[in-house]
Amino acid sequence: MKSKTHPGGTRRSAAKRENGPVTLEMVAVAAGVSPSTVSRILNGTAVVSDLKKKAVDDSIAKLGFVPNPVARGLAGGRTLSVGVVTQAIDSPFYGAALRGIEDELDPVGYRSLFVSGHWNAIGESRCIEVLRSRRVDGIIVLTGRLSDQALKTCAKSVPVVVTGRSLKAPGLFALNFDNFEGGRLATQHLIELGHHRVAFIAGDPSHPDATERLRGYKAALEGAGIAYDAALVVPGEYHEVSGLLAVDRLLESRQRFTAIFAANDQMALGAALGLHRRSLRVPEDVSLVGFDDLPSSLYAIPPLSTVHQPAYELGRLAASAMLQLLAGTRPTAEVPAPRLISRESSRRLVG
Amino acid sequence: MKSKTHPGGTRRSAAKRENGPVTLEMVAVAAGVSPSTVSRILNGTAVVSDLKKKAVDDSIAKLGFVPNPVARGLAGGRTLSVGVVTQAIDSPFYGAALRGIEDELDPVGYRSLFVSGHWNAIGESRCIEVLRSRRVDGIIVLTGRLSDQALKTCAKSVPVVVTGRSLKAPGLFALNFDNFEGGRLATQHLIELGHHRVAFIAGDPSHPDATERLRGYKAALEGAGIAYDAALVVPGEYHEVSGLLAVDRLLESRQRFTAIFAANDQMALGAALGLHRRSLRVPEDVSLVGFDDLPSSLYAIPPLSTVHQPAYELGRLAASAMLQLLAGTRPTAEVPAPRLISRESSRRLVG
DNA sequence: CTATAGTTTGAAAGCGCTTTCATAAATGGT
DNA sequence: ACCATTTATGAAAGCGCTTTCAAACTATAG
Repeated sequence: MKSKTHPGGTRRSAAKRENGPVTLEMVAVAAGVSPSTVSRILNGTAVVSDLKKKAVDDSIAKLGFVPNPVARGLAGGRTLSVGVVTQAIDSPFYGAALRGIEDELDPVGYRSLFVSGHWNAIGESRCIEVLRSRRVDGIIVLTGRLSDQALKTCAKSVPVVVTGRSLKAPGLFALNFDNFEGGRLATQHLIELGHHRVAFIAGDPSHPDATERLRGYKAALEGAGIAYDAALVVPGEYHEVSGLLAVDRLLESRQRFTAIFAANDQMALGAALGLHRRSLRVPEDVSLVGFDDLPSSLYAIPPLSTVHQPAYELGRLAASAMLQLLAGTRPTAEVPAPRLISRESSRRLVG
Repeated sequence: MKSKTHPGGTRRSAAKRENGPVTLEMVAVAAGVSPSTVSRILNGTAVVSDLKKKAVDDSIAKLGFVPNPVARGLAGGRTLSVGVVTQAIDSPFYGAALRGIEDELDPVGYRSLFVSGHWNAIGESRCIEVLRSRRVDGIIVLTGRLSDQALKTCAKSVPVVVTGRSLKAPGLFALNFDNFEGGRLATQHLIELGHHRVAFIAGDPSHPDATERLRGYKAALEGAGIAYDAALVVPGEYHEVSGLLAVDRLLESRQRFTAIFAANDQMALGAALGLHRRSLRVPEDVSLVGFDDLPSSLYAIPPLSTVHQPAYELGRLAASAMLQLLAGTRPTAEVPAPRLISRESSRRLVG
């Protein structure tokens, strides 16, 4: 009845445990220094005498010690992981970006945590919450529907890199692809091939990407002195079916056109099928140009002319910008300019 | 100079901190109980009086407390995350499986950590190491090249679900798709359409999937009393180019054939392009059947007949099996049987 | 009523690491 | 040589949670 304090001894003494993962403490013992010193060497937080540094490095190597990221995270340090908010983990377009991120982060020991926002702002903010509870060191948001404001707020507590918009805020870096120029390029390409009646399958107007591409389309028309005809632009939703449906509508409207520019490859592919169903040949009867340059577009029949979007590089750039943000330097990434890949789905208008 | 112990007070007292995430301790204070009790309620680890339970539940709701998974992980509890070893984050085939996993895990609060093995055993074992250092509660391995032994060993320390092989071990659950039957089905389909000379574009023979599909091809031939002709099977590597190349080889070998069965859709799509380049029409001149039923196969021109592989369901099943493993019950998942999707790339042989 | 077994609850240790804070050692100025 | 600085290093607290252990109650029996 006298002792108030817990009498039980250490649940397990580090020195005793033979098996299981090697801990920092074991390294410290082996090197004859304190855990603090080991930690300092690991993080380069302070100067340590070369002698001890060597001893520690040796024991780390000998024991095969690997710091436990979970413990690190808890102790307030880094978790060595960056969260990535994507829209769908199986999107053919974002897939490449994810791989880019992975490839960039992996070599420096960072891990990426992918979560899917499912194309809506609520989903995305849930993702961000999850990531924060996971204590990620930074968050990369691929495009997304989140408001600029939400992003800025988020950036206050954790570095954020966002693609698909231009935005400037502390702790926030935006990488924007020039969708306008891409749209212009695609349309111009068709015009240069002699097409004057170019239909446009648009994307969701609530998406800046989509509206920019439309703007590019109009600009190219204007540049060539062709009047913009609203009857030639039909709405789509960025997936194959909507491309197919768009072609149906276009054909039923009895509008004359010799070429189609679709705001993304998925719709272009759907459109190609729609044309095929109506026995219209690409490119003999209708030229077709897409946008994104999906891997599968190269193997479409015929291979699709499209605006190359450097998804993989974009991923790498975003990740490397994140790394710079994390290191406290100002990111300097530059997104490559859009370029048109002319394949076999577009050809000079004859007759 | 007398005190040996650190005199500094608490670095921050829980009661004081207004901002930042709500901690379990804050809940405890608010409910007038000890942290232990809160933890017990959270985990259902012990019986707690209804009175206190109510008080705690209320404060949790009021404060909007969300347990910190990182701390949980450290304290030896669960991390509420399962690791997924995939081959490439941007694979069109695995993408669907990943989404299935995500969809199954998300509602119950589990998070998935995707890492790419890049198609080799070394990469995969590195992945597993990463995941373990991240303290995931379980690991799902999608197909992979890892040895059965390695998997079994891994399963000793953490529950494992693996797809693409049949294997039995404690803590290990395997989900295998019937590739043999799939291969048989595809070939039989072509035979039933009157094709007697069916070429086969094989996959990497080091991959059990691929050899099983080949076995199915042979079985169907045999079942129809057609002699197996080695000259009609050409190697491929599961990607588009290899399908295209395979067609070239086939054509150059001057073998007669009226149909092609490709061991996966990507090669089938490549093959389709190869045929197109040689001005051979699908299905008028050559019928074509693939395997996997990728999303893009539905929009190929013509839409590809193929063996549907339920990648999405497979992901869900794997995840749900993992959940069962985690709960200590024996998983009961059953992979759906293969079925052939007949689309427009295959047709009855005329003449 | 007291001894005994059962329950509920709280105190405190510990997960593996980071980070103050303090001390011991080294440096330097005069 | 002496005190004020400036390093290098270690002790220990703490991140937010789980879990053991023992104390505080209850209920049961003798």
